[in-house]
Amino acid sequence: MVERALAASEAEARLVRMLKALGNPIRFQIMKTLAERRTCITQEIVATTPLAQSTVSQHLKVLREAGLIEGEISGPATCYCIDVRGVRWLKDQIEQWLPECCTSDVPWGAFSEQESQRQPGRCC
Amino acid sequence: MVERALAASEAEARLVRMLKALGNPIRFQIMKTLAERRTCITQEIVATTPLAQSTVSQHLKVLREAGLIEGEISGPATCYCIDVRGVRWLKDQIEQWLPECCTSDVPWGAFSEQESQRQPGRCC
DNA sequence: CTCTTTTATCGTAATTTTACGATATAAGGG
DNA sequence: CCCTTATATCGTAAAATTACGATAAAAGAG
Repeated sequence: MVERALAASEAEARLVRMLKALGNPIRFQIMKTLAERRTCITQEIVATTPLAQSTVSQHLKVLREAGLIEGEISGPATCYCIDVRGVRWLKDQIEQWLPECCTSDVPWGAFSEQESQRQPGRCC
Repeated sequence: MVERALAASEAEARLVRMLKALGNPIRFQIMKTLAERRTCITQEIVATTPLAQSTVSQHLKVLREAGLIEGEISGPATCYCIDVRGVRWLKDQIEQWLPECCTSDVPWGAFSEQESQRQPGRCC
């Protein structure tokens, strides 16, 4: 079970990494731009921001390392697009984790392996 | 349309705020704990972490201000639970934004108001 | 009223993130 | 080969985040 726990926490780490990457206004905007235009070279993305090229390149690196975008070298430029598999995975994770705590009657135990010893509805 | 644009960017700011709040391992774990136990007082959450009480209190504040959890004063303690409406809203936003860039043929224009002047599939 | 329990907030130090300019690399045109 | 274009990376400064201990406030027990 250690491997499963490790795998779970690796997935969780990846999920948190993605959430953190998206939790920045500039990077979120870059994702929107890429979603709208499907593909952009770095300079085009730079043009949509008030930031320096090097700063945007850094943000692109964060998004790339989080598995949210892909970059393909195209001549002297790099062509970026959304990492569809990564975003799908993220969406699946969000759907898997978050609804479980919001769907009324279903016990929330599935949200974690640990067993809760509290009866529901104590306060709040 | 200014109000709509403002409202949209306010919603976006809220969404980014939520993503940022979740994009921290400790805070993500707190959400998991609350989902599993449904309600916790601060001290119980502190006990699940290696951190000082004041630090956890700070993280709870971030989650609260992001609209992800609710705190209700209960005697000398504060009882926390997940803000179901907030989490539902987050999930709706994620479903609304992210899938649009991943569902194959559908044009991605709906992802943003701006009009793209690029034909799809130039690279990547 | 005094003491205990439980929190939130304040002040502060350490770490991380964010941003910039400068620079090195890579590709292609002339 | 030289020049332009496009990018990533490096070094560094400023800002934000994260963490801690100390402290103040609030509620209840004795």
